Amino acid sequence: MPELPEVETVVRALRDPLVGRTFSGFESYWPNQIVVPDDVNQLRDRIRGRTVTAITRRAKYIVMSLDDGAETLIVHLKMTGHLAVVPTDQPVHKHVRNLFHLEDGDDLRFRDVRKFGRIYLVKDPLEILAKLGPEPLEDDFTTDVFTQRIAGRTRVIKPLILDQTIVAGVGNIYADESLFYAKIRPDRHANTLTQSEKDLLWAGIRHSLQNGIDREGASIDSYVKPDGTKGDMQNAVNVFRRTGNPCYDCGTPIERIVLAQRSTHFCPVCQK
DNA sequence: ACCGGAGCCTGTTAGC
DNA sequence: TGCTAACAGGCTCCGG
Repeated sequence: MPELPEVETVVRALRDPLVGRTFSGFESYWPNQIVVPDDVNQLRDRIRGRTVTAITRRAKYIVMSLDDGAETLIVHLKMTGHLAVVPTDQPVHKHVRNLFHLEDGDDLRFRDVRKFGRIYLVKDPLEILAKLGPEPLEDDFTTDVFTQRIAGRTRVIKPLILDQTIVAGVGNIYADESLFYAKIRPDRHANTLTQSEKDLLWAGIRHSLQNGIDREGASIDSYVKPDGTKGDMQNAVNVFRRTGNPCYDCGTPIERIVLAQRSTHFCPVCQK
């Protein structure tokens, strides 16, 4: 499942084959994924002839600037999305839902088994991205900023750090890993955390996300890099999907509970 | 503010 | 073996 590190890996891999390329067409096999504009033909018309001038990441969104910001194409991979530049003469995989033709014989193909992924074409990216919280790996995301953003909150801590308006980009894997790093039980309420626990959680979020980027993502479900190869973060998780297996620190079996309808994994001894 | 549930989806897996 | 039901989960919307 693509979270911040997986999306960052995709963005880095797409830069070389995509920046400087010009769209020449568009085909949709599942238009429900296109949120804006509401008409496929309008998207095709607006995108044709536009050149990708930059690809960046904001939270879990892939942001493609076209003609220096004249238009912005935004893609969210959600659970099973996969984006890659592929030669046009290559057979179209059965899970390709939307396909952007590029000049000079390639396609940008959006594969997505579960069709949860979303596509947006907007004049102003803030139309989609404005509500997001701070980028957790930026220098200005200090422990004081984190403390301030959860101040006064009484919610259970794990759903709180999954809230994209609190801090952007943390998903289920990295939430569990961050809480393990901080030795905090995921079902604690935010207002019960001490300052040193908040500091540790801030560090845990940054550490686990950076580790995920360094390892080019976690190939736990269907996630693979644009070139089809796996990341390495699945080999470095301490708790995620390790239910019943011994904690690497104390040997106690990892437990699984459900919080906010998400499976949650933790060490009942190490995490207080 | 916060929570729970539905909905969006289909491939995989657990259970009978 | 073969079938069905449950499960996976990012995000939004809705009602309480």
